[in-house]
Amino acid sequence: MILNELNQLLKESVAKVATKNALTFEQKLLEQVEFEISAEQLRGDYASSCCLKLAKHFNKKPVEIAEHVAANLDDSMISEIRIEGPGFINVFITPETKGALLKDILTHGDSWGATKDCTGKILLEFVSSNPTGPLHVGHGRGAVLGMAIANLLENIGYEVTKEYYVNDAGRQISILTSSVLLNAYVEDFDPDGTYEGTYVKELAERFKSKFGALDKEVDFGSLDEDKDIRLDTISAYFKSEFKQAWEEANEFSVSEILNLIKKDLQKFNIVHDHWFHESSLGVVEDDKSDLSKALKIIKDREHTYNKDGAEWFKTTEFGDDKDRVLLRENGEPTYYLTDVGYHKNKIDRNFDACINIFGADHHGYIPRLTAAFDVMKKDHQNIEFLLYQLVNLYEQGVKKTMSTRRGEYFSLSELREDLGPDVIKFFFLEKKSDHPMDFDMDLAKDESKNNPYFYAQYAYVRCCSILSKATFDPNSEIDLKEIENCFEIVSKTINYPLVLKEYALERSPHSLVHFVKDFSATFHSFYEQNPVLCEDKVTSNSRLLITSITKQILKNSFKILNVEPLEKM
RNA sequence: GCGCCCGUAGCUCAGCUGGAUAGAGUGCCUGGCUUCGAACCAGGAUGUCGGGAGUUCGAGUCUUCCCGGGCGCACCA
Repeated sequence: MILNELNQLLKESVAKVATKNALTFEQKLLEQVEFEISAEQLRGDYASSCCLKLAKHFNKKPVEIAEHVAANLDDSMISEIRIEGPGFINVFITPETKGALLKDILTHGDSWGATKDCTGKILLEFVSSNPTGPLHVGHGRGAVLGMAIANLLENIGYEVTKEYYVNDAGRQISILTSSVLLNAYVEDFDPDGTYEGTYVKELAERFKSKFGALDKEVDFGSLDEDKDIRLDTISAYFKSEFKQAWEEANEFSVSEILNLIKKDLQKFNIVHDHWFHESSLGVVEDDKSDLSKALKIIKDREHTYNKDGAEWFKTTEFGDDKDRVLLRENGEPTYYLTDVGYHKNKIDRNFDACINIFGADHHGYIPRLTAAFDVMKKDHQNIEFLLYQLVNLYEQGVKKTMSTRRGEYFSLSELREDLGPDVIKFFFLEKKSDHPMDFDMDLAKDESKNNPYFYAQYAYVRCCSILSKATFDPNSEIDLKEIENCFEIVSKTINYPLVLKEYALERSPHSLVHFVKDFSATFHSFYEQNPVLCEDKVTSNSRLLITSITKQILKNSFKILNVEPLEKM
């Protein structure tokens, strides 16, 4: 990488200047001695502000330091060095170097941008929506984000396992099962608190035709006014009086809804490597279960106490605002303990990092999960959380709050059927994930440059269109002046691996979307002003090179964003 | 009340560990298709970076206090 070589030169030069002036050096300061990629041609290809940072330490004027440092910078790839402004060093790379690099990039092809700079195993958990209903739009944002981050991380060398945590146990699942049984076998019931979507009615129909009639009448007796008590009574009743129906309905409902979710995700080309079921965590009574292993470790390390008959974890010692219950008064594990058990399992699988992508409404879990993780983890491991904020849908300028009268959010499949998966992915990824998003459905449908998705696709289509008529000939001559004229495309192409690495480390796919938009704009502009298929063979070949690398960069970027590039529109 | 996130052009948003003149798109105005796809391009106008104070060569970026908006504060999942 050209920037790495330049940085090496710069550091050596600064070290020389320091020695000459009998100055000692801290490692930390040397880390700040770096070039950055210039945004505009006037400032060269690479620029460094290191002399401004060193000024105080050296007790000299930045410009003066810059002159000394620049004097040592000598390499055949540098055509010119300028010291400008308060003491910036701007370096210009020779067009010959750039031309050679570009040709080399084409031979890398689809792998250009990928590096092996990082190693390690990462577990990325995302979506993990309860299997009690189809995915809504908000889940979609998490799903799309997770996939893009996985791609970014893999691109820099990490081994990533994408995992979906299935909450297939607990009260919500009981309520789902009850809802299915009620819809299937009870004519008149109070739906308050049950799951009510049409998918539940369909599930009930299908369950009924599969399982058949019940062997006796359903009679709950008198039910409590309170909805929570009522629902629990109904669940308990079904569980004891219709054991077989309950178990089958439970299994049937969860697996059917999971299929629904899997199908939704597939349509977005979002694929998890592993579906981890909560039910596999076992029970506290079994010492070999993840649940009891987790509990034991926290107890053994003396982070727990007993209060009101319940077992508490002193998470406040780790910055949480209150302590958390692990085992309830009745001996049952809390949801929190199952999550802790799940993370114990992740730890035992030896991942170097566990990244959890959560909806921002779950941010309260971060301190308590971090606490548990830190108690149980091995030295090399760490945990990280990425939050995404709500998605607000707008149509005709009006906010679509809820999809149905029951307060269900707009479903992801409805949105996909309306717009198609790729434009949704592009829009979801365009905004920073911790920024609430206004999703303009009319803009997403618009097929013009107003719509950044189409704008970027159109750039790719134009490349394809040109390259279907002629191709770059690597053995023929190119005009280096043409390369110089396309400063931005060339610079972004050469430095592409660096920015991808940065985006991965910052976990910011939105930056890649902005990159793609900018890059597309630059190409559209180039296209309008420079006829690629022109009389002059050398000029044409040079522009075909520019077109080819543009196509390649767009293709590779779309791949990471998990968006299919269009060759025709 | 406590905690987290957000506040940048009329609107939707970028802005890298503090760096050169705060940027895109949209909307508004003006030009450009006999020619590689005009689903496009070129040009013009647009700012108290929510507000105050502080840190320093330098602050949209860091600290602190206010203001405004969103979310979360279970022995639910």
